[in-house]
Amino acid sequence: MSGDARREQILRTAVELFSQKGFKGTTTKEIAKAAGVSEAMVFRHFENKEVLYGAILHNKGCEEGVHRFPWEDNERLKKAVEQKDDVAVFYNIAFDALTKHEAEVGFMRLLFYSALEEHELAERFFHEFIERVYDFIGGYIKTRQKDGAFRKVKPRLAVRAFLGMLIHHSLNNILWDKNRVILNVTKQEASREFAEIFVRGLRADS
Amino acid sequence: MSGDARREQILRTAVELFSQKGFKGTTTKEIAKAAGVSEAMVFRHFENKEVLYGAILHNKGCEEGVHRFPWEDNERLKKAVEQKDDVAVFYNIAFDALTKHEAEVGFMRLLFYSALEEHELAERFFHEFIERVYDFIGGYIKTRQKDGAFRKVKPRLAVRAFLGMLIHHSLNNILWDKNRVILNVTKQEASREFAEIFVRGLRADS
DNA sequence: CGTTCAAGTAAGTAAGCACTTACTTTGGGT
DNA sequence: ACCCAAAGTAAGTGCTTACTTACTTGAACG
Repeated sequence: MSGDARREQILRTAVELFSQKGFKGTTTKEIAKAAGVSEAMVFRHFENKEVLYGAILHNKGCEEGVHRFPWEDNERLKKAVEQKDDVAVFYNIAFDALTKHEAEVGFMRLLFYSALEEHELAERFFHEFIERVYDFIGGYIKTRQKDGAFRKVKPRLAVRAFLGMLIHHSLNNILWDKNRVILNVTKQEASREFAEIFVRGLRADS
Repeated sequence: MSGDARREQILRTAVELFSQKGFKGTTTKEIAKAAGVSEAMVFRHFENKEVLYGAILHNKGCEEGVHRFPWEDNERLKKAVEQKDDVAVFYNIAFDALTKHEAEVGFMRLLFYSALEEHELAERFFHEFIERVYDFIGGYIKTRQKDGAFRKVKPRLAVRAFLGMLIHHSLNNILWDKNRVILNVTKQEASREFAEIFVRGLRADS
């Protein structure tokens, strides 16, 4: 196998393991074994364990799914924003987020671990990503306030409320209620209700 | 120092360290040093590291603040429920939660670690606690639906939306946005807005 | 064919880990 | 004053960890 291919394979293996047991809880030996190579190969490709961890966040953060912003390639969302169809806007944001979270459970867990461990790369990743989400959604809310459609609220506080519903729901599904004992609903149903509650919650008094 | 006193002191020290660096990331040597005793003392009081970890969850879960349900000793909340003052009900639930989260940052972090690490005691703690919260808030929503005050929604899905706002907000303050760069609001302001959005979001069409 | 160089490994090493043992101090009850 | 149980420790034990070294393979290319 070529160097680059092996490198990526080790990376993918490491994501899996780190996401399951955290940084300290995963040994380089385990990673090597799971990747089907000797431990020395891991250290040929990554100077040390910390560098390997950093490479995951860099790779995932810069190239793959999670960081892609929904408003960049989700046509339905773009259309809803243009038409100022509030419920559709927030439904599509919600559905997009829940879908991505579901598809990347491993990376989500890893992000949580890295947040707790206060990994600086994770911190930077969060701020860059989250800041832009707040700007986008907050911007839409501001526009609708100017239109007189939404009542007076701090846009960012509203964004936090909405993101809270989404992220907390995903967190429940990933972490605390994997078997959906407390609540068992489809992504569609959750997205619809979250959007409905939120938009009604912001709507200006008529 | 008496046995019981030392035991509790080690426990407190361990909460601090585990909450900062996780279970695997904290060594028994560190705990002993931070508690000002030899490592052997830690093992005299707790059979092994796992037992010490379990004791923390047991102690905290059974005796102290977090597990106490707001509707058991929060007079303002009880009164609001009696009077069916919806905004006040949800304001008080929110304010109560945000206050407790703020006061127990260490334990909150530890709970997150234990959720990721899939500690069985943590799992039990979560289910027992969360289940009752869903029952209480869900019950209130059902009542208000029968009154015709709230529209038709799955109560538990609504509860998830509301708890999402609260827990996600605390999570931001504890984990990702400690310096309040993205959003800087008081507990009061956040609670008020969350309650307002939620109650308006559930109110029946008039 | 023979050289070369990247891909790969077996077998370490030193430090760190959870946990133990064998021992010493201390303070209250008789 | 003496005892003795409980509080305390220094110095290990064996195992695991991140990381290294010194070596082998295999395929590409002139």
